[in-house]
Amino acid sequence: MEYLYVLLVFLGVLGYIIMTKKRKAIEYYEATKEDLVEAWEKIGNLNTPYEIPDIPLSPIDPSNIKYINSKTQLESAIKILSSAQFIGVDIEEYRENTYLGYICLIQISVFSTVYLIDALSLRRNISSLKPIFSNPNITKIFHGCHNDTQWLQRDFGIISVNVFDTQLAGKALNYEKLGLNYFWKKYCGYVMSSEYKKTMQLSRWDLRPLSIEQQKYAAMDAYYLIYLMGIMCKEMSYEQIMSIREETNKICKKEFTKVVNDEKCFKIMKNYVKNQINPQSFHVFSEVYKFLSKIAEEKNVNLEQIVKIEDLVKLSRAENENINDVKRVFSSPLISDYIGKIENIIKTSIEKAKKNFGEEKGEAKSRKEKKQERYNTFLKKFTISGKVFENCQILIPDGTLLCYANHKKVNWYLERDLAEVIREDPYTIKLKFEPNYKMNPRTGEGQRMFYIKEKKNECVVCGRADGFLRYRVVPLLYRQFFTEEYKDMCRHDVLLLCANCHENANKHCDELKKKISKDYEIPLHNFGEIHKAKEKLFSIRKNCISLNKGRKTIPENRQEVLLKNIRNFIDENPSYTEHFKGQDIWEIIIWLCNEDNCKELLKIYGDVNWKVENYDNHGKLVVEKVKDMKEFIIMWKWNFIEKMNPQYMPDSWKELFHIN
DNA sequence: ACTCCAAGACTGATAAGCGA
DNA sequence: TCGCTTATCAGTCTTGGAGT
Repeated sequence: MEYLYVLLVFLGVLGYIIMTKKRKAIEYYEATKEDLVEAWEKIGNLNTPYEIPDIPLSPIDPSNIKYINSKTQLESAIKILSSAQFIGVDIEEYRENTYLGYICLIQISVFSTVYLIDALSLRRNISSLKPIFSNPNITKIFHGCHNDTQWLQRDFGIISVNVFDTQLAGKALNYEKLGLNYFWKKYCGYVMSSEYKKTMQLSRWDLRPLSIEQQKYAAMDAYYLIYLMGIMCKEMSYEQIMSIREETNKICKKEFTKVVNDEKCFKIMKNYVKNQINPQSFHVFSEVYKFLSKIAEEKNVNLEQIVKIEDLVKLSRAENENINDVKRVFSSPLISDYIGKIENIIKTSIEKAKKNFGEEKGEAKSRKEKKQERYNTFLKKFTISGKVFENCQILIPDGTLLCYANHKKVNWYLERDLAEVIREDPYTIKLKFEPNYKMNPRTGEGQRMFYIKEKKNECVVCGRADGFLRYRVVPLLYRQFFTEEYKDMCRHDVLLLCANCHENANKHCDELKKKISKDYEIPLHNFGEIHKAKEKLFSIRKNCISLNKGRKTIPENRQEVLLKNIRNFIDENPSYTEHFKGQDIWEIIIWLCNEDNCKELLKIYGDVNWKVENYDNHGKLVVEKVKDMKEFIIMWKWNFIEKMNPQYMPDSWKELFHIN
């Protein structure tokens, strides 16, 4: 019994010593810049299709699995590998307890042999594989080369040149599944369940010796790759093969970096925070995270060993309320020396964040400025500089006015010697021929009279003479669905407005759109927005219910938050503001607790149960539903006249004024 | 938060699939 | 489990057009 105990303790201590020794012995041999440049150049020259291996399908012979853990074994393997044209490669990595993770085993298949190269005991010698991997005449076949190539670069500075990827091939061939075991089953008649594969993948590749099972699994991962490449290439077109060439070249060129940037921090934080990430807490988080990453890297431990990321996120989001948690969160002995520094980082980053937060008012100002800026660029972009109507006159041979036109049109006649210039101001030409019947003002149709009205370059509302925008009295939203007949009817409804009046007119336009939406029961917003509105309203309803029920139990500050939520909700939406005008907030809260009331309220967005298949463009649906299109057009015209009270309307609109 | 409209580009959320 | 890529959807942002 005593012996057994001593033995156990001895084994335990031995194991501990071995493990800690090994873990601390992990070394990384980064690629030099020269290595990279050389490899990139070689990869750049790879622009022809792959040679296609042609080997028969044969099951693996266990005696052909060679475990390599001595230098001489490695050297003789390299000799054989150097003469190969194709090699299959797979890598097993272990990443728990280390910052970067590290390669434990490199499996290389060649002909019918698989070498299992122990990347732990031979760690210093692995770089002798470099010539194989950088040799463009040897095609390296991976399954999912993205990770493997990056790891080879990270651990041994090995950059792969001339890589084929069976996973990418599967993608190119449009297979629904891309796992290696799917291809084994499909092409090689070898079956392995996904569950088993997963357990093996996740087994301890860092421990020695590897079990027979592990060795067999590892060998299988590399064994069929060459055969697979051959058979898949035969199914692919030239273009498909070349697309794989391009893709793998791109992947192999990727330089391995271990920089922790804001983007990465953001991604990590996003994993833990479903809702929006507050810029302040993000700042705190990323500062601390970056610092801890450095320490983790120095000590080559997994960051999770230092701190639970979840805790760090919580801590960052709590700002200084929970600063006392620092000691609890950073309890790992690995960073006991740094506690003071970490506290400092948290403090300063919170201060900095607060300062930025305090500047939010300033930011709001700059937002206003930004808005103004945007408006200015809008004006710059869309206002019409110069004259819209050039009002050149075109006369027919007897001297009567045919129409007004722009220089462009006038020049068309002049260039063809169809007219002569009569006056410079106003620029007038006389045609040398009798124009088409329809264009003749004496015999033509009344519609054409439009052309002989001189059009003024001024805002039809206020008379301003610059910075115009064209304004459509009948919004294009509807007009685009009109039949030709009705499009013709509102042909002259494009008016010149100055920017200011244009903005006002648009507001009134929106109001009428809303009214139409209500009258016709066709929502302006699409399903998504209704859905959003619904969710928002019902989350507010929850607040109302809690407030209503828990006036005594909910802490006062929480009650205030809820109340603020509700108030904001009402203030932010003009329709709701209007709806609850003059009501007491508690009256509103009680009203909102009723589900039916909420449903009623949502009707301003249209039918909440709106089915997606019924969804269509608002404008289109309205136009389809309108009974009297003429009336519809006049409604828009009157809406403009009544709301804008234009003082400088063109004569062509006069008829409309007489209706009422 | 947004001033026309429409199309295309871009984005974020989400899910699925795969690797170790 | 985590990290990564990809696809998709729905929404937002950007861009470019604009006549009678």
